[in-house]
Amino acid sequence: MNQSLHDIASKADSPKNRAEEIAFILRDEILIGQYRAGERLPSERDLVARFNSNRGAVREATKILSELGLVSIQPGGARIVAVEQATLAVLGPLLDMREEVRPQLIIEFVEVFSALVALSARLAMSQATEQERHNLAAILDRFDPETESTDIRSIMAEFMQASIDIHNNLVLRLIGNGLRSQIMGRLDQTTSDRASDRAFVDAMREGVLSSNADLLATTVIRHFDEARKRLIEQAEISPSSLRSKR
Amino acid sequence: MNQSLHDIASKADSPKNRAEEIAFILRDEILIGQYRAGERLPSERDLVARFNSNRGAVREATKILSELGLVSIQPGGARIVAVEQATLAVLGPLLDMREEVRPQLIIEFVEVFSALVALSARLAMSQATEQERHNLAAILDRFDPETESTDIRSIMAEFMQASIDIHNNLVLRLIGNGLRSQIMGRLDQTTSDRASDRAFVDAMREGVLSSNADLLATTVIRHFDEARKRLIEQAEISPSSLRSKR
DNA sequence: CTCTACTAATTGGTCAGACCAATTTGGTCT
DNA sequence: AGACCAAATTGGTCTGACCAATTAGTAGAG
Repeated sequence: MNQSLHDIASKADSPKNRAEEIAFILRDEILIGQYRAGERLPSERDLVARFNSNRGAVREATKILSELGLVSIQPGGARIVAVEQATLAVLGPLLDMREEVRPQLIIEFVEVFSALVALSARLAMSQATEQERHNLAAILDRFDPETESTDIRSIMAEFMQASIDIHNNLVLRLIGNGLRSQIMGRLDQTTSDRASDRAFVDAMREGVLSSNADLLATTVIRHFDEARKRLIEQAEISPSSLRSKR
Repeated sequence: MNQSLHDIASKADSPKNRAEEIAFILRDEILIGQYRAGERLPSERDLVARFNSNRGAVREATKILSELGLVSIQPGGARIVAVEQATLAVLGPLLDMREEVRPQLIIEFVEVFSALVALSARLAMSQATEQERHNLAAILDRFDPETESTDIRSIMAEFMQASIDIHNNLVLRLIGNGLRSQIMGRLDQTTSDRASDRAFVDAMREGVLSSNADLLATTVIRHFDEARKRLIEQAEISPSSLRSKR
């Protein structure tokens, strides 16, 4: 283990080989806006020259970009595709690089995440056994407002994961996978009101134990809505002005 | 255009080159369950022999599988990953191949889709201009219960897309992209009650024009819940028994 | 018989160079 | 301007080679 914690934290995606190394560089350049949508990506042979590599590695790299939905490869040339048509996998890099869009992106994530957590909780309640409900409650119990270490966010992530394990909705699970791998670990430690967090967790706990799906969903939505408002305030700009920033 | 409509419809993903051809075959075999999670994928050289190809193409193929989250490539060998850890991109192939899980998968999709449409509508209402709301209503107006051609599902998909264009939530957009490309076009034509569809669309229309986000969201959820119940009845099995089928 | 240590085979990673078919490009002619 | 044609470029395919890391097999020590 010759990799420092800092390296792990700062570079969530360390290339495993030359192809990924090239792919990640190109990906970041595309996300930065260095190439505009519709433009041509440099030819494979040009990329070979630029990266001092070989066509094999370069082709694997462009294959990755193609799979991310960032480029469209066709005989004659590869073209850059608009970020809006890409995969969830671009979210992480986008968070890492585009400092300007970061706050807005986090807000957008919270909006979606809250709806998914609420849905997941609702689905889980519809078929959870007594045992499963207690397990869910146990996760919530792990939240301790006294200690700084227990993060409400990770509790929520774990809660959603556990809910998914119960209702076993594959579509929701796959979306959850994408969001988790892209977002979790890249969020700043936001200063949240521990007391209100406590109240929130308690309300959820009650919803779980009484198997009250509606209460649960409503509680989740409301909490995340408050979190969202806090984020907007932190950004010190109105959401509508942020909206056009991208 | 020398490709018949049937070809397009039946094979949503026609390989563009040898690498994709190989990748799709292996992907399908993995999804079928031919390899179990944790097992080793045949070595690149073995695959070369099997497909009468070369290592370059095979490596590109495995790169695709790796990007799909279906295999984990490491020096020493590539291993199959559980479907549950893959990307949304496996949903389409899964629908095409696993006839047994198809009904359940569609139900799960509807559960998620309804929540996302409701969320999207809610977000759109919070900042739509008069013009934008009229455009949304215009989409709903395109539904005509008399003609068989107008599909309530495509109307919904279009409505969601238009909503996303309004609130411009990138996270939601990317998820929407994934779901659309995987699911749409692979769903059977379900016989739905045109009259109730009409009532549903009308209710949505009213919600849009009066900018009543809550009404809109509730309407959407309720309608999809009915659709979901119909699907469960069609499957002629209870959701809980289906649940363990995968 | 079990466990360890070493060796050999296998595997993925990298690289160079070649040919083909299709697209793109640039120039020419009408 | 526009249509047309030839050349250069580009992605797609293929061969064969070497390296480093992992894995599997084997012999030895306990």
